[in-house]
Amino acid sequence: MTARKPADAAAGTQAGGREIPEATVARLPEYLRALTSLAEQGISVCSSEELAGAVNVNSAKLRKDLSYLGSYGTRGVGYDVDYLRYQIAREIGLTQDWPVAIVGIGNLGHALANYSGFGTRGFRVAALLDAAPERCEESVGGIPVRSFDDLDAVLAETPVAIGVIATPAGAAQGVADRLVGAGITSILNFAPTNLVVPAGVSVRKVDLSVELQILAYHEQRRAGAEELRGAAIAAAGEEQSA
Amino acid sequence: MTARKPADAAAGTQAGGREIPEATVARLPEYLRALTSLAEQGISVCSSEELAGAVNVNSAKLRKDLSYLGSYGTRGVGYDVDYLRYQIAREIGLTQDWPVAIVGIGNLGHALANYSGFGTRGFRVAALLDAAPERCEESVGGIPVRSFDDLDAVLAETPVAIGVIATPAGAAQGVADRLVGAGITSILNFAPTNLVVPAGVSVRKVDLSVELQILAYHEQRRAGAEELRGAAIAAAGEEQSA
DNA sequence: TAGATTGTTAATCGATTAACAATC
DNA sequence: TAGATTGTTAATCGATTAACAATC
Repeated sequence: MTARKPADAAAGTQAGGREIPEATVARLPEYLRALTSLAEQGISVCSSEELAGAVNVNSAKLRKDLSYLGSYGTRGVGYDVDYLRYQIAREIGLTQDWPVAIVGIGNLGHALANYSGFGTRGFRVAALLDAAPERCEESVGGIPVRSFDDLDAVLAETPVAIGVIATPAGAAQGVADRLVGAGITSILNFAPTNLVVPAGVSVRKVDLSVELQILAYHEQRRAGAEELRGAAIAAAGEEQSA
Repeated sequence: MTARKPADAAAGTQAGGREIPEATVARLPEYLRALTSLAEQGISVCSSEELAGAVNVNSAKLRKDLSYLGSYGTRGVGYDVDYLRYQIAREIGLTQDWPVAIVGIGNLGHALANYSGFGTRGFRVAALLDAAPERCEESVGGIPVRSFDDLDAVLAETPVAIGVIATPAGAAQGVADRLVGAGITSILNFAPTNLVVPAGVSVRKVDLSVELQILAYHEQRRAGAEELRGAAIAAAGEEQSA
């Protein structure tokens, strides 16, 4: 499908294809979701304006983002929903299978293992690991919980592409070290610690407490602004009466 | 403590204090965590270099970030850990109480309700809501699960500053509308939907599937690069033999 | 051909970082 | 005073966006 253009091969980009900016990469999954939703509604063609509206971004930004992947629209017409969807999925790598291992089967790990969104797109829970599997239920969603000590044995049986860390903060770095040691190069970290990993390993962090703090900052700011407006009105009143 | 300097009051910033860039706001919680960790280790003074190292950022960036808050370091010496910690906490708004309501007490909502990181810092689970509370356990961590239909009654009893949406995607927008209608202006959304909210309402989104897709992209890219390197070596070999 | 919409250019904006004067 | 380190400046980099030529 869609043979790589000679121009791309000749371009002075790094090995592996065109450079896609990080900000764009982070938006591709959003576009994909919106396209899937459009397809479900039976819509087969959409303009950049429509798709951008669904994702809440500027249409120029959307077009620029898509231009990094190639030229998959038709001027004067728009984008074929299914075709664009396939191209984005291919670019992200969702046309292949991504087995995931979850480490730490506490409340969160349990929730993640049951998360239905996991199943969609190439992602698949392939292994569940815990330091003390005897404390967990024996299996979650049909996947047995194995001891983290048996990591190498488990990975020998079941290849894993992405490790998800759902342990307490104190255990996270040790788990990351062992995952990296076992050859895993993509980690999603739910523990509130900054993992240190060698170059060539990707880590993404999801941190509830950071998100709440960012919300708190803005909330406080709004409250403060109200107070100040009140104070300004009061001060204006004082000036009047002075 | 630390009276607002006249210069600040006179500065042409918007109501509510100095403008802090979004990128900086997102890092303040990280600095706070690192400072707490230093304090626990009994360290009372640190340089920007040391603190930056702990958070894995450039020390110039750290100093610039802190400069938005004020001038809390000592040239030639560094930062007083406790003092800086207090100043950042105050700036974020963590010196006050932030009651949180969690909506959707499924696997994820359950995990969030039990999340210990919640308790630390002013955050506190104040209410748990579910469309069908009879399907949930009666209470989680001592907080009863109430019907989302009773939202207004619950909020009348217990003030809530931040709403956390942990419902399925399909229900999220409706829940957001009702939260906003009830006067909540900060929402943390775990459902994979882009919420539409009026101006003046903050929404942060946590999306497992997006994070996994970003990891997949980079993982695929690394694999592709390896292949290309292999191909290049093979091609070079062919040229040799040709 | 006329209308619509992409893909791209160039201007703008915001974030990062090196360098250093200020100052403890 | 000499050494250390902050706070700030200015250069650089990357991301956003308006505008429009290309083209269906």
